[in-house]
Amino acid sequence: MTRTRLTAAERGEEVLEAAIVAFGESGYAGTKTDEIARLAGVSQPYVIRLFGTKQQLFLATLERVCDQVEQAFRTAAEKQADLETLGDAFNQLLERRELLVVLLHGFAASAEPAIGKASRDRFGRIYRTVRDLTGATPEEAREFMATGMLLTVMAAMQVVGPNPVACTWATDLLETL
Amino acid sequence: MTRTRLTAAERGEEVLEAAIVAFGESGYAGTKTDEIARLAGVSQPYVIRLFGTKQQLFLATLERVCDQVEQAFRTAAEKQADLETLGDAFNQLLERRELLVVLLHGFAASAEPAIGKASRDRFGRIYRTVRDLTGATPEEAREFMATGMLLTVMAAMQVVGPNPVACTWATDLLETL
DNA sequence: CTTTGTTGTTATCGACTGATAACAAGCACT
DNA sequence: AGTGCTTGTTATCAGTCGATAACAACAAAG
Repeated sequence: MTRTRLTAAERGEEVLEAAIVAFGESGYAGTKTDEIARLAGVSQPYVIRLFGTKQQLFLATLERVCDQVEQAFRTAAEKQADLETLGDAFNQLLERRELLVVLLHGFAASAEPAIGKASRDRFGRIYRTVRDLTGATPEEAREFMATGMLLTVMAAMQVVGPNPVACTWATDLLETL
Repeated sequence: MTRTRLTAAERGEEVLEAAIVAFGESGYAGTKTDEIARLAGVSQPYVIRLFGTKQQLFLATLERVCDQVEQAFRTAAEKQADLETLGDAFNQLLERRELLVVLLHGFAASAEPAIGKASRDRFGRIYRTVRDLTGATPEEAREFMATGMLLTVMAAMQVVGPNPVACTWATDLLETL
């Protein structure tokens, strides 16, 4: 049984999807390109050839995730351009834990210059997007980002999102939201 | 020139201090025990013998950092038991970037069961400590933790703390605080 | 001064892991 | 059918890294 051939671009998409899952679980340094290849159903050397290096693959994964976050916000703002609506959109993103946790891993790995630059650029862009879309005051926007970071960290700790670990303090924290 | 001999406990303290710096920079998976040894001025195998495994060393480092955070809060609350005072204490912790960034790396690495458990336990304990010390409402405490996470992420991205990378959105965000 | 326990080192292994090279298989076009 | 480009694989390397073992240096006690 021969596998279906795809264009490099199409296969790249599949690899990127696998990379989100893998990097979300183990972070930049902790993820093996071999694991990504396994998830994508291709060989490890091919993953490298499609993206050059592991770091470039991670950067591409970060870009992809940030694009999805911004897109989710823009789509939400079409219905109603306020922070509450964007918050709902963010909560839906939490259903795919890996997504936001990849972001967190990017922030955490900012000591690597290329990753730090990408993290700062994209975080700033998300902040800007939130403000532009909603017209929120700097203070409101800051609180929105802060809550987002709290939820992202909680997602990494697996106390929000699918199959959450039971945790008294977590339910405590969430019920005031 | 022979080095000064210390007790295992004393040397362990020095290694732990080095581990905070190293893990803060590169995270759990990205840090080599060799680098920690170099910073502590001992051999790599000795680091392993003092703590058993790299994971146990990371867990010990997490505990140490969380102890310091809680201690800072308790000390601050002795002067004045409100969130603003604790916030000032937190800002002082930011002066040592590695400290809080180690925490972030712990949260991010929560897919590793032992690290996840430790992260959840300690985060919950910090939340509890904040509430107990200040008597803040659940909502106030949640906002406090959220702001803390935002600042921690910004510390990882090197836009707050010592020698910050210049960044328009970061100054924007901070001036409303 | 030798014995014993503790602190620390050097040497080294074995497994892993990202990356490269060489090759194979499929598709399109003449 | 042959030619050339793209997709994908297997084989393999070179460097890394945590961990173990064996040994050395030092101190305290009898």
